[in-house]
Amino acid sequence: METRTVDTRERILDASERLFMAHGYEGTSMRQITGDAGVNLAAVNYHFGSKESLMQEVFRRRLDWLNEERMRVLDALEAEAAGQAVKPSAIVDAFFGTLLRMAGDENRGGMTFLRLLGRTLTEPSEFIRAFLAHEYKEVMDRYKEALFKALPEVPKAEIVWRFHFMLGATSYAIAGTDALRLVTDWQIEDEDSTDRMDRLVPRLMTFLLGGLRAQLPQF
Amino acid sequence: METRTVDTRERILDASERLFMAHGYEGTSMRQITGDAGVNLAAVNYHFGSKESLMQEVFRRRLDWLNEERMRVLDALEAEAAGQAVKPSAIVDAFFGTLLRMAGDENRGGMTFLRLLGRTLTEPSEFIRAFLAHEYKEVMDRYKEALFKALPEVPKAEIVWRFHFMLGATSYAIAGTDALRLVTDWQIEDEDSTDRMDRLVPRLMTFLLGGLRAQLPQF
DNA sequence: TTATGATTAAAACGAACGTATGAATCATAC
DNA sequence: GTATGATTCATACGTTCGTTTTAATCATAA
Repeated sequence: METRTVDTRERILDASERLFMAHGYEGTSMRQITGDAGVNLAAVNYHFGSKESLMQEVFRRRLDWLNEERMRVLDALEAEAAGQAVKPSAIVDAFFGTLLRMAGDENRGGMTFLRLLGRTLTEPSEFIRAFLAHEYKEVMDRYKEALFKALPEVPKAEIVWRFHFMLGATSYAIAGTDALRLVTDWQIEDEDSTDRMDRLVPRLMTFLLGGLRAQLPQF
Repeated sequence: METRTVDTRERILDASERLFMAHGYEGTSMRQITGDAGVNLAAVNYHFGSKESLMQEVFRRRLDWLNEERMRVLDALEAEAAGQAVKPSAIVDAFFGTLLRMAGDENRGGMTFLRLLGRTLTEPSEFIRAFLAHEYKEVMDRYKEALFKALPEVPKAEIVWRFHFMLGATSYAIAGTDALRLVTDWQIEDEDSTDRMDRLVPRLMTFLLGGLRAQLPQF
Protein backbone atom coordinates (compact mmCIF):
# COMPACT_ATOMS: atom_id res chain seq x y z
CA MET A 1 0.00 0.00 0.00
CA GLU A 2 3.00 2.26 0.18
CA THR A 3 4.63 3.22 -3.04
CA ARG A 4 1.63 2.94 -5.32
CA THR A 5 -0.57 5.34 -3.42
CA VAL A 6 2.11 7.89 -2.70
CA ASP A 7 3.30 7.84 -6.27
CA THR A 8 -0.15 8.28 -7.68
CA ARG A 9 -1.00 11.15 -5.38
CA GLU A 10 2.28 12.92 -6.08
CA ARG A 11 2.04 12.34 -9.80
CA ILE A 12 -1.43 13.85 -9.82
CA LEU A 13 -0.34 16.83 -7.74
CA ASP A 14 2.70 17.46 -9.94
CA ALA A 15 0.71 17.27 -13.14
CA SER A 16 -2.02 19.49 -11.69
CA GLU A 17 0.50 22.10 -10.63
CA ARG A 18 1.93 22.21 -14.13
CA LEU A 19 -1.39 22.27 -15.93
CA PHE A 20 -3.16 24.72 -13.62
CA MET A 21 -0.16 26.98 -14.05
CA ALA A 22 -0.30 26.75 -17.82
CA HIS A 23 -4.06 26.80 -18.45
CA GLY A 24 -5.73 27.86 -15.21
CA TYR A 25 -8.21 25.98 -13.08
CA GLU A 26 -11.22 26.08 -15.36
CA GLY A 27 -9.05 25.57 -18.40
CA THR A 28 -7.64 22.28 -17.16
CA SER A 29 -9.70 19.08 -17.36
CA MET A 30 -9.41 16.00 -15.21
CA ARG A 31 -8.65 14.02 -18.34
CA GLN A 32 -5.66 16.24 -19.10
CA ILE A 33 -4.44 15.88 -15.55
CA THR A 34 -4.79 12.11 -15.32
CA GLY A 35 -3.44 11.70 -18.82
CA ASP A 36 -0.37 13.79 -18.05
CA ALA A 37 0.15 12.01 -14.74
CA GLY A 38 -0.23 8.62 -16.38
CA VAL A 39 -2.94 7.47 -13.98
CA ASN A 40 -6.53 6.42 -14.36
CA LEU A 41 -9.23 9.04 -14.72
CA ALA A 42 -10.96 7.91 -11.53
CA ALA A 43 -7.79 8.32 -9.47
CA VAL A 44 -8.36 12.00 -8.72
CA ASN A 45 -11.79 11.47 -7.25
CA TYR A 46 -10.55 8.43 -5.35
CA HIS A 47 -7.57 10.21 -3.79
CA PHE A 48 -8.85 13.77 -3.47
CA GLY A 49 -12.63 13.58 -3.70
CA SER A 50 -13.15 16.31 -6.28
CA LYS A 51 -11.39 18.74 -8.58
CA GLU A 52 -11.84 21.56 -6.06
CA SER A 53 -10.25 19.54 -3.28
CA LEU A 54 -7.41 18.66 -5.61
CA MET A 55 -6.76 22.34 -6.31
CA GLN A 56 -6.72 23.08 -2.60
CA GLU A 57 -4.25 20.28 -1.99
CA VAL A 58 -2.01 21.58 -4.78
CA PHE A 59 -1.75 24.84 -2.85
CA ARG A 60 -1.66 23.43 0.63
CA ARG A 61 1.29 21.23 -0.23
CA ARG A 62 3.41 24.33 -0.93
CA LEU A 63 1.82 27.10 1.12
CA ASP A 64 1.98 25.28 4.43
CA TRP A 65 5.75 25.30 4.34
CA LEU A 66 6.03 28.78 2.83
CA ASN A 67 3.89 30.47 5.43
CA GLU A 68 5.45 28.58 8.30
CA GLU A 69 8.88 29.58 7.02
CA ARG A 70 7.77 33.18 6.81
CA MET A 71 6.62 32.98 10.39
CA ARG A 72 9.90 31.45 11.51
CA VAL A 73 11.97 34.10 9.77
CA LEU A 74 9.93 36.95 11.18
CA ASP A 75 10.11 35.38 14.62
CA ALA A 76 13.89 35.31 14.32
CA LEU A 77 14.07 38.90 13.10
CA GLU A 78 11.94 40.16 15.94
CA ALA A 79 13.86 38.18 18.51
CA GLU A 80 17.08 39.61 17.16
CA ALA A 81 15.70 43.14 17.25
CA ALA A 82 14.83 42.68 20.90
CA GLY A 83 11.86 45.00 21.07
CA GLN A 84 13.21 47.48 18.53
CA ALA A 85 11.53 47.77 15.13
CA VAL A 86 12.79 45.42 12.43
CA LYS A 87 14.24 47.11 9.34
CA PRO A 88 11.77 47.37 6.44
CA SER A 89 14.27 45.76 4.07
CA ALA A 90 14.51 42.74 6.34
CA ILE A 91 10.72 42.40 6.52
CA VAL A 92 10.36 42.66 2.76
CA ASP A 93 13.08 40.09 2.26
CA ALA A 94 11.49 37.76 4.79
CA PHE A 95 8.17 37.89 3.00
CA PHE A 96 9.03 38.21 -0.68
CA GLY A 97 12.56 36.86 -0.63
CA THR A 98 11.41 33.67 1.07
CA LEU A 99 8.81 33.30 -1.65
CA LEU A 100 11.20 33.97 -4.50
CA ARG A 101 13.83 31.63 -3.19
CA MET A 102 11.30 28.82 -3.59
CA ALA A 103 11.89 29.20 -7.31
CA GLY A 104 15.26 27.55 -6.96
CA ASP A 105 13.96 24.72 -4.80
CA GLU A 106 12.50 22.09 -7.07
CA ASN A 107 11.38 20.04 -4.06
CA ARG A 108 9.05 22.84 -3.04
CA GLY A 109 7.53 23.42 -6.45
CA GLY A 110 10.14 25.72 -7.93
CA MET A 111 9.14 28.14 -10.65
CA THR A 112 6.09 26.12 -11.58
CA PHE A 113 4.36 26.65 -8.27
CA LEU A 114 5.41 30.26 -8.06
CA ARG A 115 3.90 30.99 -11.41
CA LEU A 116 0.74 29.14 -10.50
CA LEU A 117 0.48 31.20 -7.34
CA GLY A 118 1.13 34.41 -9.23
CA ARG A 119 -1.64 33.88 -11.69
CA THR A 120 -4.09 32.48 -9.18
CA LEU A 121 -3.89 35.56 -6.98
CA THR A 122 -5.58 37.55 -9.74
CA GLU A 123 -7.94 34.94 -11.15
CA PRO A 124 -9.45 33.47 -8.06
CA SER A 125 -12.58 31.38 -8.40
CA GLU A 126 -14.85 31.91 -5.48
CA PHE A 127 -13.81 28.77 -3.66
CA ILE A 128 -10.09 29.31 -4.12
CA ARG A 129 -10.33 32.92 -3.09
CA ALA A 130 -11.90 31.85 0.17
CA PHE A 131 -9.28 29.18 0.61
CA LEU A 132 -6.33 31.50 0.02
CA ALA A 133 -7.80 34.17 2.29
CA HIS A 134 -7.94 31.62 5.06
CA GLU A 135 -4.46 30.22 4.37
CA TYR A 136 -2.85 33.63 4.29
CA LYS A 137 -4.68 35.54 6.97
CA GLU A 138 -2.39 34.79 9.90
CA VAL A 139 0.85 35.53 8.05
CA MET A 140 -0.50 38.68 6.47
CA ASP A 141 -1.56 40.09 9.80
CA ARG A 142 1.84 39.42 11.32
CA TYR A 143 3.71 41.13 8.49
CA LYS A 144 1.31 44.02 8.36
CA GLU A 145 1.91 44.69 12.05
CA ALA A 146 5.66 44.40 11.57
CA LEU A 147 5.57 47.00 8.81
CA PHE A 148 3.41 49.34 10.86
CA LYS A 149 6.05 49.21 13.55
CA ALA A 150 8.95 49.53 11.13
CA LEU A 151 7.48 52.57 9.38
CA PRO A 152 5.74 54.54 12.12
CA GLU A 153 5.79 57.76 10.11
CA VAL A 154 3.83 56.22 7.20
CA PRO A 155 0.03 56.05 7.62
CA LYS A 156 -1.26 52.51 8.01
CA ALA A 157 -3.58 52.76 5.02
CA GLU A 158 -0.57 53.71 2.90
CA ILE A 159 1.39 50.70 4.08
CA VAL A 160 -1.46 48.35 3.32
CA TRP A 161 -1.67 49.71 -0.20
CA ARG A 162 2.05 49.52 -0.76
CA PHE A 163 2.14 45.97 0.48
CA HIS A 164 -0.51 45.24 -2.09
CA PHE A 165 1.48 46.93 -4.83
CA MET A 166 4.48 44.85 -3.85
CA LEU A 167 2.42 41.70 -4.09
CA GLY A 168 1.44 42.70 -7.61
CA ALA A 169 4.92 43.50 -8.75
CA THR A 170 6.16 40.22 -7.32
CA SER A 171 3.36 38.25 -8.86
CA TYR A 172 4.15 39.65 -12.28
CA ALA A 173 7.83 39.20 -11.78
CA ILE A 174 7.20 35.54 -11.16
CA ALA A 175 4.47 34.85 -13.66
CA GLY A 176 6.37 36.79 -16.27
CA THR A 177 9.79 35.26 -16.02
CA ASP A 178 9.20 34.08 -19.51
CA ALA A 179 5.71 35.45 -20.07
CA LEU A 180 7.22 38.92 -20.26
CA ARG A 181 7.94 38.60 -23.92
CA LEU A 182 4.60 36.91 -24.50
CA VAL A 183 2.81 40.12 -23.72
CA THR A 184 5.41 42.62 -24.68
CA ASP A 185 7.66 40.82 -27.11
CA TRP A 186 10.61 42.22 -25.23
CA GLN A 187 13.86 40.46 -25.01
CA ILE A 188 16.59 40.82 -22.47
CA GLU A 189 19.66 40.15 -24.47
CA ASP A 190 22.68 39.27 -22.46
CA GLU A 191 21.17 36.72 -20.08
CA ASP A 192 20.25 33.10 -20.32
CA SER A 193 17.30 31.81 -18.36
CA THR A 194 19.34 30.30 -15.53
CA ASP A 195 20.94 33.63 -14.75
CA ARG A 196 17.66 35.38 -14.94
CA MET A 197 16.09 34.07 -11.77
CA ASP A 198 19.22 34.70 -9.71
CA ARG A 199 19.33 38.28 -10.85
CA LEU A 200 15.60 38.74 -10.43
CA VAL A 201 15.70 38.63 -6.64
CA PRO A 202 17.94 41.66 -6.06
CA ARG A 203 16.27 43.48 -8.92
CA LEU A 204 12.82 43.02 -7.53
CA MET A 205 13.92 43.72 -3.96
CA THR A 206 15.41 47.02 -5.04
CA PHE A 207 12.23 47.96 -6.81
CA LEU A 208 9.98 46.95 -3.92
CA LEU A 209 12.00 48.86 -1.34
CA GLY A 210 12.15 51.89 -3.57
CA GLY A 211 8.37 51.88 -3.78
CA LEU A 212 7.79 51.07 -0.14
CA ARG A 213 9.97 53.91 1.06
CA ALA A 214 8.95 56.45 -1.53
CA GLN A 215 8.10 59.91 -0.32
CA LEU A 216 4.43 60.29 0.57
CA PRO A 217 2.21 61.67 -2.18
CA GLN A 218 0.82 65.15 -1.66
CA PHE A 219 -2.97 65.35 -1.41
CA MET B 1 -31.37 47.69 -39.02
CA GLU B 2 -30.06 50.41 -36.79
CA THR B 3 -31.00 50.32 -33.16
CA ARG B 4 -31.68 46.60 -32.80
CA THR B 5 -28.29 45.43 -33.98
CA VAL B 6 -26.26 48.02 -32.17
CA ASP B 7 -28.16 47.43 -28.98
CA THR B 8 -27.68 43.69 -29.12
CA ARG B 9 -23.98 43.95 -29.86
CA GLU B 10 -23.41 46.46 -27.07
CA ARG B 11 -25.51 44.53 -24.60
CA ILE B 12 -23.47 41.41 -25.32
CA LEU B 13 -20.17 43.27 -25.00
CA ASP B 14 -21.22 44.90 -21.74
CA ALA B 15 -22.39 41.64 -20.22
CA SER B 16 -19.24 39.85 -21.42
CA GLU B 17 -17.01 42.52 -19.90
CA ARG B 18 -18.76 42.12 -16.54
CA LEU B 19 -18.80 38.34 -16.56
CA PHE B 20 -15.28 37.81 -17.90
CA MET B 21 -14.09 40.18 -15.21
CA ALA B 22 -15.93 38.30 -12.48
CA HIS B 23 -15.38 34.69 -13.55
CA GLY B 24 -12.70 34.69 -16.23
CA TYR B 25 -12.91 33.58 -19.82
CA GLU B 26 -13.18 29.84 -19.29
CA GLY B 27 -15.43 30.34 -16.29
CA THR B 28 -18.05 32.25 -18.24
CA SER B 29 -20.51 30.44 -20.52
CA MET B 30 -22.31 31.79 -23.53
CA ARG B 31 -25.58 31.04 -21.77
CA GLN B 32 -24.59 33.24 -18.86
CA ILE B 33 -23.60 36.01 -21.24
CA THR B 34 -26.71 35.92 -23.40
CA GLY B 35 -28.90 35.45 -20.34
CA ASP B 36 -27.35 38.46 -18.62
CA ALA B 37 -27.57 40.53 -21.78
CA GLY B 38 -31.18 39.54 -22.36
CA VAL B 39 -30.56 38.30 -25.88
CA ASN B 40 -30.91 34.98 -27.63
CA LEU B 41 -28.20 32.37 -27.23
CA ALA B 42 -27.43 32.38 -30.96
CA ALA B 43 -26.83 36.13 -30.99
CA VAL B 44 -23.18 35.88 -30.00
CA ASN B 45 -22.28 33.56 -32.83
CA TYR B 46 -24.33 35.63 -35.22
CA HIS B 47 -22.71 38.94 -34.32
CA PHE B 48 -19.21 37.87 -33.35
CA GLY B 49 -18.70 34.43 -34.86
CA SER B 50 -17.31 32.68 -31.81
CA LYS B 51 -16.59 33.08 -28.12
CA GLU B 52 -12.92 33.79 -28.87
CA SER B 53 -13.79 36.57 -31.30
CA LEU B 54 -16.17 37.99 -28.73
CA MET B 55 -13.40 38.14 -26.14
CA GLN B 56 -11.13 39.90 -28.62
CA GLU B 57 -13.82 42.44 -29.39
CA VAL B 58 -14.37 43.07 -25.69
CA PHE B 59 -10.73 44.11 -25.48
CA ARG B 60 -10.47 45.87 -28.79
CA ARG B 61 -13.38 48.13 -27.94
CA ARG B 62 -11.41 49.58 -25.02
CA LEU B 63 -7.75 49.06 -25.92
CA ASP B 64 -7.95 50.83 -29.26
CA TRP B 65 -8.73 54.10 -27.59
CA LEU B 66 -6.39 53.54 -24.66
CA ASN B 67 -3.35 52.83 -26.77
CA GLU B 68 -4.07 55.63 -29.20
CA GLU B 69 -4.43 58.01 -26.29
CA ARG B 70 -1.13 56.81 -24.88
CA MET B 71 0.47 57.51 -28.23
CA ARG B 72 -1.05 60.98 -28.40
CA VAL B 73 0.10 61.89 -24.90
CA LEU B 74 3.63 60.67 -25.53
CA ASP B 75 3.70 62.51 -28.83
CA ALA B 76 2.75 65.70 -27.01
CA LEU B 77 5.34 65.17 -24.30
CA GLU B 78 8.12 64.58 -26.79
CA ALA B 79 7.09 67.55 -28.88
CA GLU B 80 7.12 69.73 -25.78
CA ALA B 81 10.54 68.41 -24.75
CA ALA B 82 11.87 69.37 -28.17
CA GLY B 83 14.59 66.75 -28.43
CA GLN B 84 15.41 66.69 -24.75
CA ALA B 85 14.50 63.60 -22.72
CA VAL B 86 11.02 63.51 -21.22
CA LYS B 87 10.89 63.28 -17.42
CA PRO B 88 10.36 59.72 -16.14
CA SER B 89 7.43 60.83 -14.01
CA ALA B 90 5.71 62.22 -17.08
CA ILE B 91 6.24 59.00 -19.00
CA VAL B 92 4.92 56.89 -16.16
CA ASP B 93 1.90 59.12 -15.83
CA ALA B 94 1.27 59.00 -19.55
CA PHE B 95 1.27 55.23 -19.54
CA PHE B 96 -0.22 54.24 -16.20
CA GLY B 97 -2.09 57.40 -15.35
CA THR B 98 -3.92 57.29 -18.67
CA LEU B 99 -4.93 53.74 -17.87
CA LEU B 100 -6.03 54.46 -14.34
CA ARG B 101 -8.06 57.47 -15.34
CA MET B 102 -10.21 55.16 -17.45
CA ALA B 103 -11.62 53.91 -14.16
CA GLY B 104 -13.62 57.09 -13.80
CA ASP B 105 -14.89 57.04 -17.37
CA GLU B 106 -17.90 54.75 -17.49
CA ASN B 107 -18.16 55.25 -21.25
CA ARG B 108 -14.78 53.62 -21.68
CA GLY B 109 -15.45 50.64 -19.45
CA GLY B 110 -14.60 52.17 -16.09
CA MET B 111 -13.45 49.95 -13.29
CA THR B 112 -15.02 46.88 -14.82
CA PHE B 113 -12.77 46.89 -17.85
CA LEU B 114 -9.72 47.82 -15.83
CA ARG B 115 -10.21 44.88 -13.55
CA LEU B 116 -10.82 42.60 -16.49
CA LEU B 117 -7.58 43.78 -18.04
CA GLY B 118 -5.72 43.40 -14.78
CA ARG B 119 -6.70 39.81 -14.30
CA THR B 120 -6.33 38.86 -17.93
CA LEU B 121 -2.73 39.99 -18.05
CA THR B 122 -1.80 37.20 -15.68
CA GLU B 123 -4.17 34.50 -16.87
CA PRO B 124 -3.85 34.64 -20.59
CA SER B 125 -5.18 31.75 -22.63
CA GLU B 126 -3.00 31.10 -25.62
CA PHE B 127 -5.20 32.98 -28.06
CA ILE B 128 -5.66 36.05 -25.88
CA ARG B 129 -1.99 36.21 -25.06
CA ALA B 130 -1.19 36.39 -28.75
CA PHE B 131 -3.89 38.97 -29.26
CA LEU B 132 -2.69 41.24 -26.45
CA ALA B 133 0.92 40.92 -27.55
CA HIS B 134 -0.10 42.18 -30.96
CA GLU B 135 -2.33 44.97 -29.62
CA TYR B 136 0.32 46.25 -27.24
CA LYS B 137 3.50 45.87 -29.22
CA GLU B 138 3.66 49.28 -30.84
CA VAL B 139 2.85 51.24 -27.68
CA MET B 140 5.21 49.20 -25.56
CA ASP B 141 8.10 49.80 -27.90
CA ARG B 142 7.49 53.52 -27.93
CA TYR B 143 7.39 53.79 -24.15
CA LYS B 144 10.37 51.52 -23.72
CA GLU B 145 12.42 53.78 -25.97
CA ALA B 146 11.20 56.86 -24.12
CA LEU B 147 12.32 55.40 -20.80
CA PHE B 148 15.70 54.42 -22.20
CA LYS B 149 16.21 58.01 -23.19
CA ALA B 150 14.85 59.40 -19.94
CA LEU B 151 17.09 57.18 -17.79
CA PRO B 152 20.36 56.88 -19.71
CA GLU B 153 22.32 55.89 -16.60
CA VAL B 154 20.10 52.84 -15.95
CA PRO B 155 20.89 49.69 -17.97
CA LYS B 156 18.22 48.86 -20.50
CA ALA B 157 17.60 45.39 -19.08
CA GLU B 158 16.93 47.00 -15.73
CA ILE B 159 14.40 49.38 -17.21
CA VAL B 160 12.57 46.58 -18.96
CA TRP B 161 12.28 44.67 -15.72
CA ARG B 162 11.11 47.69 -13.79
CA PHE B 163 8.51 48.45 -16.39
CA HIS B 164 7.29 44.92 -15.90
CA PHE B 165 7.20 45.33 -12.13
CA MET B 166 5.20 48.52 -12.60
CA LEU B 167 2.72 46.68 -14.78
CA GLY B 168 2.29 44.11 -12.04
CA ALA B 169 1.79 46.61 -9.28
CA THR B 170 -0.75 48.47 -11.40
CA SER B 171 -2.56 45.32 -12.37
CA TYR B 172 -2.96 44.33 -8.74
CA ALA B 173 -3.90 47.82 -7.73
CA ILE B 174 -6.72 47.69 -10.21
CA ALA B 175 -7.86 44.11 -9.84
CA GLY B 176 -7.67 44.44 -6.10
CA THR B 177 -9.58 47.62 -5.55
CA ASP B 178 -12.01 45.50 -3.62
CA ALA B 179 -10.34 42.12 -4.07
CA LEU B 180 -7.65 43.24 -1.65
CA ARG B 181 -9.71 42.24 1.31
CA LEU B 182 -10.82 39.06 -0.42
CA VAL B 183 -7.30 37.74 -0.28
CA THR B 184 -5.98 39.44 2.76
CA ASP B 185 -9.05 40.36 4.77
CA TRP B 186 -7.57 43.81 5.20
CA GLN B 187 -9.67 46.84 5.60
CA ILE B 188 -8.80 50.43 4.97
CA GLU B 189 -10.87 52.21 7.52
CA ASP B 190 -11.43 55.85 6.86
CA GLU B 191 -12.34 55.72 3.17
CA ASP B 192 -15.44 54.88 1.25
CA SER B 193 -15.15 53.24 -2.14
CA THR B 194 -15.65 56.46 -4.15
CA ASP B 195 -12.72 58.11 -2.44
CA ARG B 196 -10.57 55.07 -2.90
CA MET B 197 -10.06 55.25 -6.63
CA ASP B 198 -9.25 58.97 -6.56
CA ARG B 199 -6.60 58.41 -3.95
CA LEU B 200 -5.27 55.32 -5.65
CA VAL B 201 -3.76 57.22 -8.56
CA PRO B 202 -1.30 59.38 -6.60
CA ARG B 203 -0.58 56.50 -4.26
CA LEU B 204 0.29 54.12 -7.05
CA MET B 205 2.24 56.77 -8.97
CA THR B 206 4.37 57.48 -5.95
CA PHE B 207 5.07 53.82 -5.50
CA LEU B 208 5.89 53.23 -9.15
CA LEU B 209 8.27 56.16 -9.37
CA GLY B 210 9.93 55.15 -6.13
CA GLY B 211 10.60 51.75 -7.60
CA LEU B 212 11.58 52.99 -11.02
CA ARG B 213 14.16 55.39 -9.67
CA ALA B 214 15.49 53.17 -6.89
CA GLN B 215 19.23 52.92 -6.56
CA LEU B 216 20.68 50.10 -8.65
CA PRO B 217 21.13 46.78 -6.87
CA GLN B 218 24.70 45.68 -6.23
CA PHE B 219 25.68 42.50 -7.97
C1' DT C 1 -47.83 46.27 -50.26
C1' DT C 2 -44.90 43.34 -51.19
C1' DA C 3 -40.13 41.69 -51.78
C1' DT C 4 -35.60 41.47 -49.57
C1' DG C 5 -32.07 41.20 -46.48
C1' DA C 6 -30.96 41.56 -41.61
C1' DT C 7 -31.88 39.99 -37.18
C1' DT C 8 -33.99 37.09 -33.63
C1' DA C 9 -35.89 32.82 -31.92
C1' DA C 10 -36.35 27.87 -30.63
C1' DA C 11 -34.35 23.67 -30.84
C1' DA C 12 -30.94 20.41 -31.48
C1' DC C 13 -26.02 18.84 -32.41
C1' DG C 14 -21.85 16.31 -31.01
C1' DA C 15 -18.23 16.85 -27.84
C1' DA C 16 -16.32 17.44 -23.49
C1' DC C 17 -17.01 18.06 -18.75
C1' DG C 18 -16.79 16.22 -13.52
C1' DT C 19 -18.28 12.32 -11.21
C1' DA C 20 -19.90 7.60 -9.95
C1' DT C 21 -20.03 2.54 -10.37
C1' DG C 22 -18.61 -2.18 -10.14
C1' DA C 23 -15.32 -5.41 -11.42
C1' DA C 24 -10.31 -6.48 -11.70
C1' DT C 25 -5.89 -6.27 -9.61
C1' DC C 26 -2.65 -5.47 -6.17
C1' DA C 27 -0.23 -5.79 -1.48
C1' DT C 28 -0.39 -7.50 2.91
C1' DA C 29 -1.64 -10.48 7.12
C1' DC C 30 -3.02 -14.63 8.70
C1' DG D 1 -2.55 -20.06 0.00
C1' DT D 2 -6.22 -17.65 0.94
C1' DA D 3 -8.87 -13.78 2.84
C1' DT D 4 -9.08 -8.72 3.19
C1' DG D 5 -8.75 -4.11 2.28
C1' DA D 6 -6.60 -0.72 -0.74
C1' DT D 7 -6.06 0.76 -5.24
C1' DT D 8 -6.62 0.71 -10.23
C1' DC D 9 -9.29 0.05 -14.23
C1' DA D 10 -12.82 0.40 -17.97
C1' DT D 11 -16.98 2.28 -18.63
C1' DA D 12 -21.03 4.88 -18.26
C1' DC D 13 -23.96 8.62 -16.24
C1' DG D 14 -26.16 13.05 -16.50
C1' DT D 15 -24.91 17.96 -17.50
C1' DT D 16 -23.17 21.58 -19.69
C1' DC D 17 -20.40 23.33 -23.19
C1' DG D 18 -19.86 26.15 -27.90
C1' DT D 19 -21.91 25.94 -32.13
C1' DT D 20 -25.27 25.13 -35.94
C1' DT D 21 -29.57 24.85 -38.17
C1' DT D 22 -34.05 26.17 -39.74
C1' DA D 23 -37.87 28.91 -39.26
C1' DA D 24 -40.04 33.15 -37.63
C1' DT D 25 -39.92 38.11 -37.29
C1' DC D 26 -38.39 42.58 -38.15
C1' DA D 27 -37.07 46.90 -40.88
C1' DT D 28 -36.56 48.99 -45.13
C1' DA D 29 -36.97 50.10 -50.15
C1' DA D 30 -39.34 49.59 -54.46
